[in-house]
Amino acid sequence: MKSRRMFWRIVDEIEALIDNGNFAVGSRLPPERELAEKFDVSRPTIREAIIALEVREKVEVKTGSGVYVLEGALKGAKQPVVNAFELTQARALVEGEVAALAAVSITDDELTRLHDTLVMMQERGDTEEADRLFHSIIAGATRNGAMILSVSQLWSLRESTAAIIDDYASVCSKDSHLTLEEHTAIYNALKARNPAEARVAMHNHFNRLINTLFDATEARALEEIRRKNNEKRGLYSITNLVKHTAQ
Amino acid sequence: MKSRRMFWRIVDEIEALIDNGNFAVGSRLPPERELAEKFDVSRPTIREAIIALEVREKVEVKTGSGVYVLEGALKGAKQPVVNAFELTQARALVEGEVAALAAVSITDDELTRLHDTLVMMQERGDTEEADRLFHSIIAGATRNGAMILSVSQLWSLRESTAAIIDDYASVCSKDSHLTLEEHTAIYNALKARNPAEARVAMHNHFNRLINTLFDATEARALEEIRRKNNEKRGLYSITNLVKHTAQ
DNA sequence: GCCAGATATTGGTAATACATCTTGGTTGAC
DNA sequence: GTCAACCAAGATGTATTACCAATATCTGGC
Repeated sequence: MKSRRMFWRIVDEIEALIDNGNFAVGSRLPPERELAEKFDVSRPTIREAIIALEVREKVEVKTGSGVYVLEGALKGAKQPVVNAFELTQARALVEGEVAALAAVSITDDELTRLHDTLVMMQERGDTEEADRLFHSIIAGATRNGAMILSVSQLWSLRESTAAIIDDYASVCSKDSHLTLEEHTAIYNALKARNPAEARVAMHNHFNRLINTLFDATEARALEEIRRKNNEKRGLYSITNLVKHTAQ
Repeated sequence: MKSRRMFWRIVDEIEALIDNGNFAVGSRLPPERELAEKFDVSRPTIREAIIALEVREKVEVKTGSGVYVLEGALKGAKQPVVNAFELTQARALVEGEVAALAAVSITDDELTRLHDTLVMMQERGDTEEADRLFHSIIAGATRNGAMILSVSQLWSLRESTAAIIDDYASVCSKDSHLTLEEHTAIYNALKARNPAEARVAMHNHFNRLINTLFDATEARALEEIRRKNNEKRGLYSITNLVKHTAQ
């Protein structure tokens, strides 16, 4: 990617310097003219980089004074630390209440669209998209903007962290028939306009997910131990030793 | 604030034009030079504005081709429509589960800090800050980053919309003794490590808030009707008519 | 249909003038 | 003598103009 513009390179470098501690939080950055010389670019380019940092709320520029590193500019501090278990637990609790709420206010049209997602999952096997739609429709059925927002935020959290993506990937793809069963149970509870039943069905859905997640993590941890043991075994094995010395 | 830099004004204007539909999503913006002339600023200033929009992911710049309005350009402008009732309902449900979760994992230290907020509210009358701390400590006690995030997001939603701020202001300041009572009930449930009781106590807290909110809104609506009637009354009253014609 | 050149558009730099803030010294009152 | 207010100079960001380079897109000839 040679097409990336100059100022973005500068943005990256300055951010790195901030994260590195070279530019302390609260301190003043070197003046534009100095940075221009340091990075070997023109002043307008430095200005553009600073504007980008300003839009990202990493720095604050005070006219006539200088540009200052803002609180919370540090990369690590910004994103919350959430693992897959926490996320799933949160979704279970929030979406449980969402389902209960939706059970009393869901429309026939929404029930139809909900049923469509079940068909989509079963016949076309488009599990991922059908799942997203399913939960989204239920959230919408609450008629509560704040709850819709919470659900969508938790959903986006799912894609924010690399570790969570990995964990989910190993779980979601398989066991899609279980997902379908549970979704069907939730749908039936909503169709019956039964809040308590909808809540329980939703809880069951996520409980199973947590357990699968736990098994997967356990299996992976076991695999990790085995791998490390193999490394050690290789390190200490006689055959290996012979091979190496034989060369 | 006249100190606001040029390019921010341009950013606002271009965003307005996009939201207005003057610049369709996916279409190309006029060339920099044209925009510079149109907004009566120099080309670098336009460039800065475009960079700000680019960092915000509203537009995409293609070298040698032009700058294009991105898909999600409209989404950023529209903020979620949430009224005070929805928000309070959402908080009741989410924080109810939060309280239940916290009841099983809260530490003695957190209980002490929680008790401090009760004292703060009672003695120093610092209701607002004590309230914020109270709910924040409980969220933290869940040890669940996703739940903490949801709670803090709902809290920030409270200050995002003018209408909600007004509604809350008319409710929160008075009835602080009721708030204190309810907070104490929640505290006791947490201290007893009783999830179900904690959930109910939290629900009670927000239920009362919703009712108060409802009364306040009703009262305000009544006041509004009265005011309008008075206007009409003034308009049609004989005495008023006499006064005017007498002049 | 394809390729090469023309044209349009953004990318980047340099030089310059100006506005604003900070700093430090000076002045004046007490 | 001390302290505050004021002022001036330097530092720093703000903004403009002018210019050329790099890239993408269009156009016309083949």
